[in-house]
Amino acid sequence: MATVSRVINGSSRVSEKTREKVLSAMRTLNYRPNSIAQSLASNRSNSVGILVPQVHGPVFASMLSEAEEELRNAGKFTIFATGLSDEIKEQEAIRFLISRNCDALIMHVDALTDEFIKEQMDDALPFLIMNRVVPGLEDKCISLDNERGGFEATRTLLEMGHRRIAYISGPLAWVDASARLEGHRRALAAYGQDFDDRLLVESNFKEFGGSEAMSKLLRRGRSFSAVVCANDEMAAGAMDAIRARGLSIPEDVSIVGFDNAPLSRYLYPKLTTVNYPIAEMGRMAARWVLRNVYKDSEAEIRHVFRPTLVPRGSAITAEGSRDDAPGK
Amino acid sequence: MATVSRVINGSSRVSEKTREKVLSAMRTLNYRPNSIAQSLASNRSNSVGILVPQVHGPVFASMLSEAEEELRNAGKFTIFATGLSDEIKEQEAIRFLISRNCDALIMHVDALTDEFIKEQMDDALPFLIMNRVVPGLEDKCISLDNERGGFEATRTLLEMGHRRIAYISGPLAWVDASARLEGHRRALAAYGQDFDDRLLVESNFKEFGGSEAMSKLLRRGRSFSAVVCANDEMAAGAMDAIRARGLSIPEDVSIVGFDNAPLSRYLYPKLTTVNYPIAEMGRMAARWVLRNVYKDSEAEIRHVFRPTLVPRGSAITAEGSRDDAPGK
DNA sequence: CAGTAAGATGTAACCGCTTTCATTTCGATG
DNA sequence: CATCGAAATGAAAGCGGTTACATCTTACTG
Repeated sequence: MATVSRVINGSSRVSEKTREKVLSAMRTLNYRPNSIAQSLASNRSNSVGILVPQVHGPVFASMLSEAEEELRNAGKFTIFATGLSDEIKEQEAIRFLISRNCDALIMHVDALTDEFIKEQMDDALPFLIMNRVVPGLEDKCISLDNERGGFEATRTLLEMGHRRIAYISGPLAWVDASARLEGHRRALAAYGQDFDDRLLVESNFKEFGGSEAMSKLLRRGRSFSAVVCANDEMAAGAMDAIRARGLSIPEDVSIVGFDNAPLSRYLYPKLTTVNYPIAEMGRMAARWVLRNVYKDSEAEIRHVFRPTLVPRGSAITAEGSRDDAPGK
Repeated sequence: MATVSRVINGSSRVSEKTREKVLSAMRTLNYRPNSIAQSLASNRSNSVGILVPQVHGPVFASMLSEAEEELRNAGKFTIFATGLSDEIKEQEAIRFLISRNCDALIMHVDALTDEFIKEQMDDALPFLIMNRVVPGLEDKCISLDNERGGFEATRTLLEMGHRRIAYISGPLAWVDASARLEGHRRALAAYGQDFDDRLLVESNFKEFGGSEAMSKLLRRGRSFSAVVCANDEMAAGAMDAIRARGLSIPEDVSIVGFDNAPLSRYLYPKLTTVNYPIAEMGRMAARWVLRNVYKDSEAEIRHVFRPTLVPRGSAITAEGSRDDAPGK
């Protein structure tokens, strides 16, 4: 028995002869190790928990599937749960995953506080935070350089000649939303433009919120020839609102989104947006676990990813635009 | 020990007094049962495997998350894997899930043959097939009435006065694709219309395929005022191709999709389509497992779900349409 | 109050593996 | 060929529960 265990795990030296004998016996008996028993004895469950707000969000699905594939290739099981961006549910989900003795946790949590993460999680098991930076735990975080993304979005419009650029933000209490806005402001400053409060609306990262925010902007009567939306869903809503006003995209208003979610390719015109390399980030998360928990990989870990602009049809040069931008 | 086990599992009678004592001891010791050890001893892993082609597909994500939520509420773990619609990979994924001693398997498989399922799976563990009917295993299948969906799509257009209706199909080797087409033909027949081969193109359920198929239809020069696409992705592609030809939707061509995938709401105009109640179906799958494997639910199981039309902006009455349908 | 059966609790084997430690085998050396 | 150390193998104790079975309590009964 001990020898069989050794050849299965390659844990210790076994002579070539007996290794062959064991393997062939395994074959003829069609033996499959009981992975639960392995887990119990080795105190390794070989499974990693992934917690996401939802599965169908624009971003989570590909993160999940990329991570799962990478883990499965290494023989690890992926157990997932959804936290629904609710603090209580996220805590419950974490407990649930821990209760299955996951070897590690990859989590994208919106509602949990930094304090909870720092204080409650630390001893429990190795974990990784996605798309968020918790101060003091930078080496356990994989995130996007949101500030740079915001900068790129606005810079692109500025280079196209736009000067009056509106901005529809996500909830500014969320760090990613405020970082994106920060980037926007930096771009304006870099091009010598003043930031105008009346061209900013804070919304909720949802489609309908984007639509409402755009209506509000249009009602304010402050002219603008382009708008940056802090995510693609709000951009979709904003596009509806622009059209409802009888304006057209991109002739009257250029629009840039953020995320490069699948939906952005389906909008009409196709949305110019900032790519969120979420698939790579999911893969990287899996590698982090493989490396740091299972000592199974030598992969270099990158913690901060760089967003890049994806030019499509929804933004054109200011000269190409009509002269009657909203509110003029 | 035995008594503790009994109060945890409620498996046998325990006096109220000792039950209380055990529970309070559990509380003060902050005791959490080791779920792996439970699994080994009870020969129940309390986890169910879900196999989907991909996570980000239009349909799988919500199926996954609904099923997971239902299972988690019952204290069961969800392990998932992706099969990528590849026969070998699907088999590997199944083996992988079985190797973790899943108590049941919920699988959406495209590439696996009926024979494999009937012969290889039967003894291994309880399983459920999603979105597909395997002859002889109807009670282990949860599926959509695709024929009816195809019928509804075409009937809607017929009632709007359309007579020449093109059809872009999925791969006819797949049963769901051919059932949808069958429904289309039945609707035509019910309204006394002949089926015209030249208005049918078989494609691949993908966006680009839809776009190519539409180009082909337009090149054929056979007139039509409306088109049914066997899924929303192809509809998205078709819409691009229609516009590339300088035609507009729905004025020149009405279009109806199938699936009611998230993307359908983002298209412009928003896509009239047939709803695929995949979230409910995922939930139902979880209930099936809870009931049949864990004896934990009394839920009535529905095996065949009914698609319904979701009217949106991409299809209008024939009278509202321009008179110059393509090819006229 | 002894007798009894149902109900509550305790005992210990077992689930299928890993791992430590002891034992055996083997090859090289003097 | 005896000796020795390293390498290979074997034995057995867990891992943390479940559960069949044995034993002990209880509450009734006659």
